[in-house]
Amino acid sequence: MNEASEVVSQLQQELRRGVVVLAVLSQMDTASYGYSLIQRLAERGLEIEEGTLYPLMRRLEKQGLLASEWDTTETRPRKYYRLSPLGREVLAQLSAEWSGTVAVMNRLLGSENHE
Amino acid sequence: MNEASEVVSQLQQELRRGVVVLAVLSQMDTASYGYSLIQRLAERGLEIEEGTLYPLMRRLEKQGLLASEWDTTETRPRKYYRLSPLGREVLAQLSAEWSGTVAVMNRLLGSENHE
DNA sequence: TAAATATACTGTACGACGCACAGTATTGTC
DNA sequence: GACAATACTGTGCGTCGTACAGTATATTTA
Repeated sequence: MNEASEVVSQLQQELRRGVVVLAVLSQMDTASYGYSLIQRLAERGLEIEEGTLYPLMRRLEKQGLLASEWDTTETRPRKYYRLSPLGREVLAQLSAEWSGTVAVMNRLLGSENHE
Repeated sequence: MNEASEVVSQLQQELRRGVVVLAVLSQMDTASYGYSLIQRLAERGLEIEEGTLYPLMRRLEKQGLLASEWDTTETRPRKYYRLSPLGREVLAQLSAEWSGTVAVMNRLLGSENHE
């Protein structure tokens, strides 16, 4: 196996930490259930496994950023999540943080390319 | 303490995982020693503690991405690091990965703002 | 009509890394 | 001489995405 690929994929995983949370929160302005969120994120370029998303949603709810309720009127019961007021606030701050991080990285990576 | 701030600072830390590695690698085209690298990164907007950077440099060397040599000709001995060929390759791939991640997040966050 | 696939979710252990310290040593400044 | 700056080593911890294992049932396919 290509040595660089191994290290890169490991670091890719580290890059996703935090990013996945931000991505999920950013889609919760409208209520969503897990399975459809996975599909919507995939459409927009972010692949995430069920085994990753469901625990994450539960954790975010536990942290007070999301609120959930069951919809059992359909043939299949679905757990809908939406942003809580705290979640909305955290999302705003994280988005700003993300923008700042991107700006810094552009500066660092840009200087690397120009040197 | 502001509840949102707590969660945000925790997630900020998660965002830094991977990012710090990329930032450091991006500055190693020219040989650097730890203390000066901390200062250069700070000038460019990335704050990093010595207790974070020195173990990181050692880990990156262990992973074969950096190579080091001591300069003991000055009054103070300094450990200079530079990118290895593998490190150069990993940096290129991680940079591409980062660009892709930023593009995806722009799409996700942009759609959130427009909705 | 039975098998396969899709839909929808719960549960849990693990590995990796930034952090937060503690610590050492010496040079340079006041 | 005291303090700050410079320059580094060492180590344990908390967090989260991942990688599974698992359950259940509706829908589609052969």
